[in-house]
Amino acid sequence: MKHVTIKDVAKALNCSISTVSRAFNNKYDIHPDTREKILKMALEMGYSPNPIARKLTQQKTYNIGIVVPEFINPFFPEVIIGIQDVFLKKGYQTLIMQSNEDSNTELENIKTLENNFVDGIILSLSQKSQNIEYIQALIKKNYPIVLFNRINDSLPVSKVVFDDYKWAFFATEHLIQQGLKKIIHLTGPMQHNFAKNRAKGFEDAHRKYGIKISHEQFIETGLLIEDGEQIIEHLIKIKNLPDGIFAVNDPTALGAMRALKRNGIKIPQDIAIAGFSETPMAALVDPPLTSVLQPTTHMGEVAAELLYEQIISDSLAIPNTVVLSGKLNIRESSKRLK
Amino acid sequence: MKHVTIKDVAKALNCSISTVSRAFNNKYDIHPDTREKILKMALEMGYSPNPIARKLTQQKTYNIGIVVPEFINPFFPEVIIGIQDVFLKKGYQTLIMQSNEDSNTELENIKTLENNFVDGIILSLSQKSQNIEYIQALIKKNYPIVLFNRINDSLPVSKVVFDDYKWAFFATEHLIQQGLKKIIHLTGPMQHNFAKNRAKGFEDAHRKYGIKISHEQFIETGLLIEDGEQIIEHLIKIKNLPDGIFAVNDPTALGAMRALKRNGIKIPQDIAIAGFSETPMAALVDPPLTSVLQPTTHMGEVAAELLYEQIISDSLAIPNTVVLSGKLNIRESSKRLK
DNA sequence: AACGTTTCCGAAAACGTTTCCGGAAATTTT
DNA sequence: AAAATTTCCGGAAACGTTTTCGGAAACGTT
Repeated sequence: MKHVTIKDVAKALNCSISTVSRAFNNKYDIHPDTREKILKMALEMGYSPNPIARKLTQQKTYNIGIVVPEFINPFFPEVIIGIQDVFLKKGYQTLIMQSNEDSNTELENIKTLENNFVDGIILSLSQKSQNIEYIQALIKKNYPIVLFNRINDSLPVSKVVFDDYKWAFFATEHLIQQGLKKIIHLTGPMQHNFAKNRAKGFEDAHRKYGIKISHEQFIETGLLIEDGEQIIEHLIKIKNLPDGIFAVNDPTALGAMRALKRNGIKIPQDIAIAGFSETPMAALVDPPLTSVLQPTTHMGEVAAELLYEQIISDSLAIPNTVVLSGKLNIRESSKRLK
Repeated sequence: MKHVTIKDVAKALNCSISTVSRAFNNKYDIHPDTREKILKMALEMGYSPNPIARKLTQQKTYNIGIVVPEFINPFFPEVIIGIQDVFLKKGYQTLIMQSNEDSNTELENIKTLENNFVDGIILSLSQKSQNIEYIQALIKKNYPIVLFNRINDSLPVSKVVFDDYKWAFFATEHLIQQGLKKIIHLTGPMQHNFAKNRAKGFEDAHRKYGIKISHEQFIETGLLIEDGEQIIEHLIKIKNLPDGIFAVNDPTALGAMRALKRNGIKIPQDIAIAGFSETPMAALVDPPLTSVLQPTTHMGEVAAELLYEQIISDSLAIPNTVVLSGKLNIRESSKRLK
């Protein structure tokens, strides 16, 4: 692939390559007439600066790494779209890596991005991430990093999270207000902040209504459809079904619904259910699932702005945590009372 | 960000940078002992070659561009995973771009990748793509390109497609065998090959059973959930419902189902329905949707291998079209007969 | 021992751009 | 008019690596 180079333009105009470079980089020390002449000739010749050479000279790649735990569930693609929108406008390209919910793959992804000298990384941790120390070492080297959604409190970097506590509280409150007597919470992996906060919201909503709660009502699960299914099958087997379910996310809720329906249990008449994070599936299943809506694209935008600030700032970044709010979409799955 | 360079390693060992380079690139003209000594020292010093400098020297970026029309629907993420798996093993990184089903965004994405000197592009066209001529010009410049799924026959490049005709035929046959008298086909945008082939399969299945078919039974739609919904609302309004629906893809089918249920129409008793491309949603809705399964990850792998062959081949590539097969997953949505 | 071949290393140039510095010309100030 | 300052350009060096070529040393053949 033979491209027009800066040398070709300089030769065509009988000037130096420094002058061509100055024209393209808005330098103060070039005459406006010269600049115009160069830009015009470059356009005619189809020249534009080689980004690879620029990256080498400027020691910046204008690449941003995005590491997500998976991207089949639309949550992460939606966040990525937000990130991309912001960084594309600033002339950056995004390298998207997904970790298949696997800690080792996640580590390889991070290393690959590091080896590619990306200017920064936006990261959401996989379920069973073992990579905190590695990330800590990167942060120590002042490597620009922003965490979103699945974070770890011990990492001193900027973070974008959702108000899991508040909205779990509201969702649980809504379930309590349906007259439910025994609600269980499918928590997701409790090593993660979002899971802890949602569980806390679940617990405190009970406290508000003076309802005693037992630790049996917290069931630690994975985050997938299959995880929800398995729990329900288990609860059926030991004849210990609740009358309400608050699930950590929509896939878990959808899996639970599937198992309930397969066993002839009516939703919401026998068991009411609410999910979290509002996938498109929520509105499509029967009955439509009550779910907390998270502002995914906006989360991506905020994460991108935080990372950009870090990149352009020479001084040591002061970590900033942005907490986003949402909405409770009440649908048929949880409506016991009219 | 100060990195260890090849100069640091050469200095530490009192040898030349050429020798260090030879050690890292498995050159024939370096002594094995020397090579080992260098690799060991590099490991201790934390040195690895700067990929940016490599890209400049070797005139290859080891970046592959992937352009998909959208990535909220899991179909494209699954294909991307297949592509990534193949190229990561070959030392390539993938730049994923998505076009929001917009022709202009798609063109910008292609240009961005071109400007980043990616070694090749794997591309699936957006719904209303107007970029055929631009892509044609890239192909003329011998730019490695592979199309998948949403292709255009006039582009002389390698392609990976699914046997839309055959499986549309089988899905329609299955519907016909349920005793349906009037089946409509929601076609998707008929400018695309996949839509044309699925429509042809639909038509020829009728022909096989000697069933007359009218052009009213082909309804051109978009590809989204909302598109399916709108068509059903329209057909209800003009009191022209069929007893069977063959939809171009699952989102369209799911949208149709949603509108049918909202209007108290029973699936499959009143109207049977089959989709195409087997999203996870198909098995989760009520009733579970009959759908043609496409081998998404495998499609990505095949596309990647085709592109790789093109990249490493110096001679003019001979376009190759690979046609993949699938499976018809029959579920409750289409079962009229036991 | 002399000659030819092979091995393995170092130096220089290349990749395409940006940055820095010096010098010449033009302009302004004294 | 002379001196000081500003403008604007070209050349050289830098970025970090790979590739090419030449030369010295070791080895093999005559």
